[in-house]
Amino acid sequence: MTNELIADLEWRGLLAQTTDRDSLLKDLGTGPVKFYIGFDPTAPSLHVGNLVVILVMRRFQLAGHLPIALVGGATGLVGDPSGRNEERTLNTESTVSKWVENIREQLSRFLDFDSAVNPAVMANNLDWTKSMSALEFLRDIGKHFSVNQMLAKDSVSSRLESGGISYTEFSYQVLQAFDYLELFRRQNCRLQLGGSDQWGNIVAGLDLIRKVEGGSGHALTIPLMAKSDGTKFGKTAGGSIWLDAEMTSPYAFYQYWINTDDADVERYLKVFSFKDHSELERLLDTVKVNPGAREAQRELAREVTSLVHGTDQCEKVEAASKALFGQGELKDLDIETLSAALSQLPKVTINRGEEFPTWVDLIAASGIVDSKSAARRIVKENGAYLNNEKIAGENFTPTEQNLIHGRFLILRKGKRDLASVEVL
RNA sequence: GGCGGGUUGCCCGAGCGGCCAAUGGGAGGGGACUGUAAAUCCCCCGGCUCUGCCUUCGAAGGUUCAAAUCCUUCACCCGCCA
Repeated sequence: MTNELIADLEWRGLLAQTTDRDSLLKDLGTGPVKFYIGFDPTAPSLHVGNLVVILVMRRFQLAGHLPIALVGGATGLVGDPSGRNEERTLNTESTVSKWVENIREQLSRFLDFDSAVNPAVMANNLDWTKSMSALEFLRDIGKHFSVNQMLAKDSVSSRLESGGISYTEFSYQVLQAFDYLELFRRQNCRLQLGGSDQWGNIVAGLDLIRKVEGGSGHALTIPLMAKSDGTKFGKTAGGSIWLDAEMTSPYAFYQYWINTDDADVERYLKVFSFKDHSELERLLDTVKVNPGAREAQRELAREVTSLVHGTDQCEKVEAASKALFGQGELKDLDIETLSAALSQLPKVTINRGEEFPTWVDLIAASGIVDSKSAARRIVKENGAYLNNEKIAGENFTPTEQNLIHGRFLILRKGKRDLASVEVL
C-alpha cells in the first residue's frame, strides 16, 4: 500500500519512526485523519527548529487531514526532560501563559483555520489538566503507568545517569500521554506527530489510550534537523533563530538561510520548501553545476522568509541583501533603495552638526560588536569597513565627505556584518 | 552523620604563593583563498579614558610586601564509609 503524503515525507527525509505502518497508511488513505502536535511554551517564541515540525503539520493539512495545534499551557509548566541532561528551571505561570499566547499567534500563520473542508483547530492542555485534582490524576491516570516502564524511557534513564531528575519532570510523560488520551476522547484524534525525541512520550500516550479506552492510535516522528558540520541547526553564535521578528529580525532571518552550507541546502530545501519535486530537483542540480551562483540558497531563503514573515517583508530584506552585497557602488543606489535596505540593519543615529564619533565608537554603538576593545581588534585585524572600503587605524573618524546621499554611512565588520548610521 | 576530592574566563580543562588576565583544546571573531558556502592556512579572542589602569579563578572574611594558589567559614557537586 502506498500513500502520496507518506511517500513525499519519506522523500524529504521527514520520517523517523512510525507505529504500525500498514495500519497508518490504511487510515490515512481512508479519509481525513485528526492529528496533533504539541508545542511547549519554553521560550517567548518558536524557533526554526519548531518550524520543521510545523511544516509537516501543514503538509498533512494540505493532504486533507485535520490538524490540532496543541499548546502546552500545562506541560510547559512542568518541563520535558527529553534531550536534556539537566533539570529545567520552572517558569512562572504568568510567563508561561504569555508565551502560550505568542505561540498560538505564530502557529496560526502556518495552518489554515478557516478552511471549509479541513480547518485546523487550537487546543491548550491546560484546559483539561487545570481543574483536575492531584488525587484524580493519581487514581485515574497514574494507575495505568508502570514506573518500571517509565524509568526505561530514554529521556529518564539518561537523566538518571547524569545527575538525576525531579519527580516533576519524571511525571512529564504522564501528562503528555494524558493529552493524547484527552484528544482521542474529545476529538477522535488518532495520530500524534513530533520530533524524534518525542517518541517515548507519544508511545506512552498510545499505551494509555489502549489501557483506558481500549482504542488505538498512531505515532509518527520526524528526524531532528542536523547540520553537516555537527553544530546545532537553527543556532548561531548570537543564539537561536526565532520566528518572532523582534527577536530575530527578518533581515537576520533571511541571512541565516542564505548562508546555508552547500552540504545542507538539499536537505533544507526538501524539508522547508513546498515547491514540487521537479522544481526542487532542478534547484538541487544547480548546486552541483554552478554552486557559486547559490541559486538554491537564494530560493530557500526567499521561500522560508516569505512563509514566516510574509512576502512583503521578504521582498524588502531580499532587496536589502541584494543592494548591500551587490557588486555595484553603494553611491549608485538610489536613495529609496538604499534607505530601505539600511532600515533592515542595526542602526545608529547622530545629529547633524555634531562631531562624528570614531568608527570604533559607531560600531560599538550599533551593537554588532560586544565592546570597544572588540571593535579596535577588528580594525587592527583589517576587518573594518566604511561604505565597503577598508579603513585603517583605530582613530579613523568618518567625515561629511563619507556620507552617502548626505545622510548615511554603512559600517561593516568582516565579510557580512553590517550596520547603518544615519545623520538626522 | 564521618572521611576524602572538587568548584578557574562562552564550554572543557591546566595552574597550586610572585615570571598569571592566567597553558592547552573547543566554540567564536578577523584576514588570505572562494561564492555572503565548506575545507585549508595565518592571526585574534576580559574591559577601559589602553606602553598604563580596572575587574575576573564558587561566596565572604583572613594571613602576606604579594594569593587563582595558604588559612577560616559558608554554598553547591562528586567519591568512599555509616
